[in-house]
Amino acid sequence: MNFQILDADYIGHESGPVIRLFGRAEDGKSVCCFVPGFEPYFFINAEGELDKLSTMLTEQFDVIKKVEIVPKFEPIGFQLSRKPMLRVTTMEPRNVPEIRDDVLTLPGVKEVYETDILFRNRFLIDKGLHGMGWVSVEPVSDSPYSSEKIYCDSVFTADSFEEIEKLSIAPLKYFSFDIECLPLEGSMPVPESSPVIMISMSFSPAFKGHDTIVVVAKKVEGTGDDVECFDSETLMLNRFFEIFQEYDADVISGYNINGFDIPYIADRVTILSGSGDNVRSTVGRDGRILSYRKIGNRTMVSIPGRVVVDALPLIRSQYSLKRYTLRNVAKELLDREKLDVAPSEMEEYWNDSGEKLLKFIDYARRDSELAMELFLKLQLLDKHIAIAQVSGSLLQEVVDGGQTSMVDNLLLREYGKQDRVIPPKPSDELVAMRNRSSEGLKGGEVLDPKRGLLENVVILDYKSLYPTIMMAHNLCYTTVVEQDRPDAETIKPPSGGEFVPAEVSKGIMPSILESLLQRRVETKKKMKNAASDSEYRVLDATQLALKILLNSFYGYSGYTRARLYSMALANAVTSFGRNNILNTRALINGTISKVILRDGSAYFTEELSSINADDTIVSLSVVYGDTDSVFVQCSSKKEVSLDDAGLVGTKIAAMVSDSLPDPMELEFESIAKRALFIAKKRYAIWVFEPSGDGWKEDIKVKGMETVRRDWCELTSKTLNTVLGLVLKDGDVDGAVSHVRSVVDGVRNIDVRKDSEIIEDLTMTRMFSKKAASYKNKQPHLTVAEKIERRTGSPPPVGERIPFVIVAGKGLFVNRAEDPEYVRENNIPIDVDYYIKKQLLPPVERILGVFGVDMANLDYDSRQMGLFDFSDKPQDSPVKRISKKEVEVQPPQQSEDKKSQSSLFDF
DNA sequence: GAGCCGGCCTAG
DNA sequence: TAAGCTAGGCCGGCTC
Repeated sequence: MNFQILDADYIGHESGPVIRLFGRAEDGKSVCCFVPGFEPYFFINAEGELDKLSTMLTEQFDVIKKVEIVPKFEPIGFQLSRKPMLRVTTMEPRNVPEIRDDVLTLPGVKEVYETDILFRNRFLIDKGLHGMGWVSVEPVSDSPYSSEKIYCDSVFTADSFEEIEKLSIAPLKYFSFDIECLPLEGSMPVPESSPVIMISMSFSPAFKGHDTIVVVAKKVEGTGDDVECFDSETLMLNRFFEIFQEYDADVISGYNINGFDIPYIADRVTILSGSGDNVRSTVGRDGRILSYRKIGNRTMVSIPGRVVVDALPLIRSQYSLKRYTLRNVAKELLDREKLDVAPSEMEEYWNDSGEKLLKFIDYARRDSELAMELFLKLQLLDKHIAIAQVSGSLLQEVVDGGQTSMVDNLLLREYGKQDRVIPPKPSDELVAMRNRSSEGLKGGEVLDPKRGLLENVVILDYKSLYPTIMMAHNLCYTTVVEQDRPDAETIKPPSGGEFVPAEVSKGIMPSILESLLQRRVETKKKMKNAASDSEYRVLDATQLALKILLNSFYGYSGYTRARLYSMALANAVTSFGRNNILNTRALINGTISKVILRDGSAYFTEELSSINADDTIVSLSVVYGDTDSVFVQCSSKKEVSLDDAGLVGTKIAAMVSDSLPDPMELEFESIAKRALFIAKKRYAIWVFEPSGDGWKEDIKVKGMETVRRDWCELTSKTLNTVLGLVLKDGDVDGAVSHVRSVVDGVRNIDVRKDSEIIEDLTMTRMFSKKAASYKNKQPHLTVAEKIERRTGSPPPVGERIPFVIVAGKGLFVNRAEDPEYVRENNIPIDVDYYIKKQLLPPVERILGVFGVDMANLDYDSRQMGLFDFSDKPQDSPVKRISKKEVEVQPPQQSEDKKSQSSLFDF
C-alpha cells in the first residue's frame, strides 16, 4: 500500500522503541504504520585508547546497548583521512540526551555528535524517507505494538518500505474552526470567566454533506441542520471533539488558532474538568488530548498524526499587508467581508432568542469559512508541503520552524552518507562566543545608481548567485583548509582563507546544491508538459521549494546558532560575490562596451570586420546593480526597440556567463523602457519582460514609499500616479498638477464630513518589542499606550499598530492617535503634517529629478505655493518629456534655491 | 544646521 | 522546539 507521510513519532515498547508513521493513503484512508527495530545512537570523538573508553561506557551506563568503533570525518575542515570514533547505541531515544553531559566528562572525550537529533528525524534521515513523501509498504501484521485505540482507518505494522516518487498529493482532509467566547461587559474574554459559547467548523471535503457546522451552547429555535444546539458548554465541547475525531482531518487550521482558540479551549477544558464537568478533548490520531506549550511569545501545538497550521503566521510571512486582522486579510486577499458582532454587543446578541442570535451564529460560521478559504484559494500550504518533500523535514516542522531545520536535515542526510559527523546545536555560551569573536560578515555590493530618468535599461541578474559561487569554487565546511593541507593548489577567496578544489575533495554542500539545482531544472522542464493543472501546481511548488532551499545554505553558514557555522565560508561566498559584480560591471563598461545590431542579430565589435551604415551601434553603461544584478543603459543614435534591447541583453548575458566558472550564469531578465533611480535600493521602472512571443509590461517600484507600510495610502496612491505619469507618459506636468490637486484635497479635509479619508491617512508600524525596551518614543508606541489606558490591555508584541497624526502642539510622536478613536470622536487631523511630511518629501525626491524643487515652499506664509504656479500650464516650461530631455540630473547643490523662480530647472 | 542614534522597513 | 544573512534609506529627536 502507498501512503504519504504526514507525521511521525515513536512509542516505547519492551522490545525497544517503535516508530509510528502517520499518513493518508492514495485511496483516501488515514494510516498509522508501526515500524519496529530502529535504534537510537550518537557519536563520541575521543583521544587515547578507544577500546578502553568503550568498555568504560558499557560498564558505567546500563542504558548503553552497544559501542562500536567507526571511522568518521570531523564536521569542519578538509581532512586527509577518517578518524576512529565511537558510535554508541542506547536502549531508548531519551537516553541519548540523558547521558550526553556525563559522557563529556569522561577522560579523553573531546566532543559528542548528533546527540540532539529527534528520534523520528533520525529514522527518516537514515531510511531515506521524507516528510510528505510517498512510501510503499507491505503490512506484515495488524498492530501488535499498541493497546491504545488508534484513530486511523488503517493500522498495521511493517518492517520494510521504500520511498516512491509520485507527483500528486494524497486526498488530504482540512478542518478549520473558530470559537466565540462571551466577553464580560465588553472586555477581552479570559478562560477563567468567559465560557465558549459557539464553535464554527469548516470541512474540506465536506463532512456528512456539510461544509460547515456550528455547535452552540444554548438551545436555539429556527436553525438549519448544520447548527447543533446543546444545553451546556460541556456538552457542546464534547460534541466538538467528537466531530473532530470522526472527521479525522490531516490539517487542523483556523485564523490565529495558536494564539487564541487552541489555548483557550484547552484552558477551558481544564477549568471545566476541575469543577466536575468532564470534557474528553481527544484530538490526536493516537488518542492524545488537546494541549499546548508556551515557548517565549509563541504557542506550540502538536497533535500526533495531524498537522496544526495557523493561517495567521503563514499569511504574515507570505504577504506584505498593513494589517493582519482576519477582516483585513479577507478583504485584501479574498475580496470577502468578515461579519462581526462588536464585543460590546455580544451579550445582547447572545441573550436574544430570535434574529440577532441567528445572525450571531452566521457571523461565527463565516470565520471558519474564511480560514478555510485562505488555505484553499491561496494554496497556503503548497509551498510548505513541497519544502517538506525536498528537505525531508516533517510538515509540522516546516510550518513551525525556520530555514535552520531544513538545512540541518539536508546536511545530516549527506554528512551521514559521506561518513561525517555533525555537531549538536551550539550552546548559549558557544553562541555568545561566536557573536563576540565574530570578525563580522560582509554582505553584497550595491553599486551607486546613476540618479535620474533613463531610457532603455537592460536588466540582467545572476541565477542563484551565492549557491552557484559555492558550487563554482567548491566552498564548503568540508573543503576549508584548517588542519590538513592538500597536495594541490588551493582556491583562495578574496576574503582570505583557502579551500581545496573539487578534484581533491568535492564539498558536501556544493554536492547538495548541485543536486537541488539539477532537480530544479528538471522540475521546470516537467512543468512545461504537465499532465494536469494539479500536477503543474505540485511541480511549481516544488521548483519554488528548491529555490528556497538553494538560497538557505549561505544564510545558515553565517548564522551563529547553526550547527555548522563558518565565518570563513560565509565571507568567502560574499567576497566572491562582490568581486563578481564589480568585474561584471568592468567587463560590460570596458571590454564589451558596445553591441552592434545587424540583420536581427547582435555582435561584439571584434566579431565584425567592419561597421555598415545601417548597423545600430549600442553603447553600454552599467547604471546600477545590487548584489547579483546589473542594470545596463543602452544608448544609440538610432531608435532601440524592445526586441533590439532584448538581443543586446541576451548577448551580454552570454558573453559574461562564458567568462565565468560553471554553473555561474548571468541571465537576461527584462528591459526597462524608462527607469527612475532615486537612490540605492530605491527605484521605479517601466519594465518589459519576455513572455511567449511578445512582452509583458509592468511598472515595478522598489524601496520607495509606495511599497512601504509605514507610509500612508495617500502617499502611496499619489506616488503611484506620479510614477505612472512620469514613466509611461513622460508627463511631468501632469504629475505636478496631480500632486497639486491632492494637496488641495488634503488641505480641505474635514474629518466629520469624510471619515473615509482616515483610511488613506493611516500609517502602520510593527510593535516590535515590549514597551519598556524602547529607548525613544515612537508614534506607534504612543498609540499602544493610549490603547492600553483605554481598554486595559496593550496590543500584543508583533502586532502592526495603525495610527494617524492629529492636529495640536508638541512633538509629532505625542500626536499619534488610534484611527478608530479619531473617527469616533471627530478629532481633527494634522493637515500640515500630511502635506509637508507625508506627501511632499517623497514627491520631491521623484520630481526633483526634473528640477522640481519644493524645499523652499512654505504653505503657511505664502499665498501662492509652487503648485499654484504650475497651475498655469501655458507658462510652464515643462511639456511632455521628449527623448532629448529624458536624461536630466538634479540641479547642482550650490545653486541658490531661493533664486529658482522656475519649477523646472533643466 | 550637521551629525549621530534608535527605529522601521525594504532590497537582494 | 525562537530566531538564515547584510546593505541601506529615511524619519524624528537629540546634542553640539
